[in-house]
Amino acid sequence: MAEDGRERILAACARIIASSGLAGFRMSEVAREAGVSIGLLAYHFGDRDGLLQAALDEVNASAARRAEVQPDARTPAERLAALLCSEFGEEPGIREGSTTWNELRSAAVFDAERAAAVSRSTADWQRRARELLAEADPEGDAEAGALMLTALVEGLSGRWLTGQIDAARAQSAVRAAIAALMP
Amino acid sequence: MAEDGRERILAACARIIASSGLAGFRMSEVAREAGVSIGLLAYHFGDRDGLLQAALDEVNASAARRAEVQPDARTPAERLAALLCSEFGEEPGIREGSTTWNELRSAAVFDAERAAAVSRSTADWQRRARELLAEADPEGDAEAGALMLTALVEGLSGRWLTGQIDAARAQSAVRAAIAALMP
DNA sequence: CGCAGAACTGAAACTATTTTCAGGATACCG
DNA sequence: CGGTATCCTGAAAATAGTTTCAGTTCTGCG
Repeated sequence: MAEDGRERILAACARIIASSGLAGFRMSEVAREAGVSIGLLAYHFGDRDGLLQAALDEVNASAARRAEVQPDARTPAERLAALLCSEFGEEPGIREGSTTWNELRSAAVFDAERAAAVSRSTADWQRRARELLAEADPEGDAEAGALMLTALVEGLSGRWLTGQIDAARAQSAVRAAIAALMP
Repeated sequence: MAEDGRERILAACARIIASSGLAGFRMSEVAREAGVSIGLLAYHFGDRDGLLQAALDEVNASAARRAEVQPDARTPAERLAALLCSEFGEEPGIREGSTTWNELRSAAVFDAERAAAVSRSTADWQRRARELLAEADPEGDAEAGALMLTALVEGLSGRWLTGQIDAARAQSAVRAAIAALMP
């Protein structure tokens, strides 16, 4: 944590959004979490909107970075399962990341600009799923399958985050769906 | 619209939540939309929390009512498709209903009480899907299939509400998923 | 009618949160 | 060093939103 103020603040924003949601995003909370004064937030980001914007851009960017790492599984189908199942799990950081995405998606409903950013990231992720799916099953309709699987993951993610199912159940549902797509 | 104040207010809450989300839920907006004074909100519901609670209970209840109507399609598979696809569409009210549910689900992540209410409604809906699926395909694992289909619908609903896909695409994805489950 | 109780109003008081700002500390450079 | 640009602080002012309440209107009933 030898970052400078700006980075400390963005990291604090990510933690606050993951733990309290966008509804609980208070500048005073962010400042406290980052260990800086409120004034510094304004100094670096102008106002609340600028701060939120920067924080969400950062979330988007780091999600994109994460999506680029190749899962080192053997078959394309297994790599696909790994890509999709990485949204669930009890490892540290996973729930936080999923929670944040959930917030972003939900905020996008009422904000065209955020919707555009979410769309872009989602499209990237879905494209990767489509490529793996096409490798695994060159016969099937990879485009439709990728939409189905990624949307399914988003739905399951909501169920998991609200305690309706556990991570293992979500993962097995994803694997079952992949299996169902390849006869 | 010859309702009394209380009902007018709850109806206004539903419209406000559907059009601005929980984040945009202002008592002054609700009062304006309902055509009553702010004081009346307090008179009937105590405080903001009481109002929101009542509004969300109402949303839950009307969703449950809606889920009970039997789609009059011929085969079980078609009734299942009708049940699930009724979440999407350009008919009036559908988008509003989906938007509200989306908000509720997202709020449930940070609120155990709301999570419980959402869980109950979701479980009902999923149970109906499971019954239809079991009818349509007595061989398959209806429990897992129903989870998959309902979670898929929730995911697709988010995509639709954020403008990433249109209602027709969402519906065809649902039908394709149903088909994939029945070999 | 005249009264009592329920429904209702709107502005003032209060609370929560963001924005501004005058200035203090720190780092960098000639 | 001394100067200056950048980073940073925290409290005061401004803003947004909720809660309270004293009083008005309506409604049903004897």
